[in-house]
Amino acid sequence: MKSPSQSRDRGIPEATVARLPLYLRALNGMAERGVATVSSEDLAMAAGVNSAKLRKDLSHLGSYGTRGVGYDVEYLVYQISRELGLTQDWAVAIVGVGNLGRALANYGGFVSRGFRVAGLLDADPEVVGDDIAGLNVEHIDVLEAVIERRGVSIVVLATPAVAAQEVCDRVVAAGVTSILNFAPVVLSVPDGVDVRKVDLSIELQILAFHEQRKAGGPLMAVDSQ
Amino acid sequence: MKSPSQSRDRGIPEATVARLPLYLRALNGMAERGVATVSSEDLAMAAGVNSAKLRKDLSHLGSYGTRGVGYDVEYLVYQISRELGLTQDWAVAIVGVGNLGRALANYGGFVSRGFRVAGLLDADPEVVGDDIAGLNVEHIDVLEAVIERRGVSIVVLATPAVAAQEVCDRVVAAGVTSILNFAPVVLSVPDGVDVRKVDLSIELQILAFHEQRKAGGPLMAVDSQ
DNA sequence: ATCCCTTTGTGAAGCGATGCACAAAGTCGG
DNA sequence: CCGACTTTGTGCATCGCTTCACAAAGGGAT
Repeated sequence: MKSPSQSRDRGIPEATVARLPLYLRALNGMAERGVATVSSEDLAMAAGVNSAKLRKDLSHLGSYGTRGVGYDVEYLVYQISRELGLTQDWAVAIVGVGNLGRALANYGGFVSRGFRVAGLLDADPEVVGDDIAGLNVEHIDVLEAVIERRGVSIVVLATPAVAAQEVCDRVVAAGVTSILNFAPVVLSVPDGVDVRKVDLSIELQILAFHEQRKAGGPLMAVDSQ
Repeated sequence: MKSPSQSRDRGIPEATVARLPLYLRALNGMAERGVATVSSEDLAMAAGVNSAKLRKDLSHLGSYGTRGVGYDVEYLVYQISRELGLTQDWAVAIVGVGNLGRALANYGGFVSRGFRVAGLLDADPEVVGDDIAGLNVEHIDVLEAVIERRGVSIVVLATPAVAAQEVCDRVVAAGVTSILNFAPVVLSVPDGVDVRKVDLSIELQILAFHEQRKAGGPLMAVDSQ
C-alpha cells in the first residue's frame, strides 16, 4: 500500500538514520560560517562519507536539492532536524551520577540539539543533593515521579553494571521506551523498547585488534588501502 | 591463495571483530561465576546476539568448540583475548582532561582489559599539575615526549572540537596509528591510521528519531515486531 | 562397541547497504 | 531562446553480513 499524497517513503534505512546526525553537524558548521548552498560533494567531504552515499541518504527524506546547484544549507538543516525529531524538545533523565554521569550532565552537545536534562538521579546519599550543571541530584526513589511529572521520554543509564538492569526495569515500567545505556551489561527489555549502548572499552579493544595487526601480525599486513 | 599451515583465516570480518569484546565480557562474567563450559546458545543469549551468528563469529578464530558439549570458558577467553591483542599491555594517553577526560581516566573498564593509562595531557594551565586517578596531568607541550618515552600506541582525544584536529596531527606525527576520538569533528588522517569515534549526542539523536516514530508518526507505526 | 542425543561448524540463500555511472533536471551566459 | 555546463537522484551490479538448516562430530549410556 502506497501512501497517496505523502509520497516520501517512511521506511528510512537504519544506516541512513545513523548518518543523519553527521550531516546535521556538518551543515550546522556551514550555516555558522555563512555558507548558503552546498554540493553533495562538499557536504560528503565535510561529513567524512562518499558523495553517492550522501545523495542516496538524502533522497530518502525527499528531493530537497536543486540540480546544477546543490542543497540549501538552512533548508536542509531544517528537514534533517525535523526528520530526526529534533524540532521538538526532549526531556532526558540521567541515572547514575558518577564520573561519567557528571560528564554527560555537563556535555554541551545535548542541550544544543534539543535535548534537555530534566533530572539527575543516584542511589548514593553522598551525592544526592549535590548541584551539577545547575541541577539538583535526586534520590533514585523518586525515579518514577521524575519521569512522569517532567515528561521524560529518554533515559540515560550511567550506573554501575550491577544496578543497570534493575533501574532499566523500573524505567520501562514507568513508560520510557528509549534508553541509552553506558553500563557494560546486556539489558533485557520488552519489545517496543529501544536500547542503544555505548561501551567505551569496546572501542579501545577494536583499536587494539587493528593495532596488533599493524604491529606485526603473522603475515605483516599493514593497512594499505 | 590459501595459507598452508596457518589454516585460520587472517581476514576476520569487521562486524565480527566488533562483537568479540561482547563475547569476552560475557565469558569473563561466566568464568567469575565458575562456569566451566558454555553452549553457543547460552553464550549468545548472554551477549545479546543470535546463536548462529555467534558460532560463525567464533569459527573465524578457529575450531575451539566441542560438538555435543560447547566451548570451554577459560580457553575461549584466552583465544579471544589473544585475537584482540589483549594479552599484551597497551599504553594509552588521554588528551583533554575536562569532564569527559576525567571520567575516562577513572573508568575501570580500561585497566581491567589490559589498557594502562600512561598519560593525561591538557592545554589549560589550571588543570595541569592536578592528580587524577593517581596520575599527574601534564602540559600538552610534552605530548610527543610522553608518547615516545612511555610507548603510547593508542591516544584518546577528549579535547574541545576546535583543538582535536591539531592534536590529532601532532599525535600522528609522533607515530601513533590508533585514535579514539570523542570530539564532535571528522578527523582527517593519513592512510594507515585508524580512527574510531564516539559521539554521545549522535546516539541520542538516533533514539529521538525512533521515539518520534513511536509517538505518532504519520502512519502511527508502533514497533510491533 | 553401538546407538542416541546434543551441539558445533558451515554451505547456501537472503537481505540490506554501498558505489558506480548516467539520464534527468536545473542554472547561467550569450 | 538556446546550448553548454553542473549537479542531483536513482537503476543496477556488487559486496558483506545475517540467518537458516543440516551434515559432521563428539559424549555418554547401555
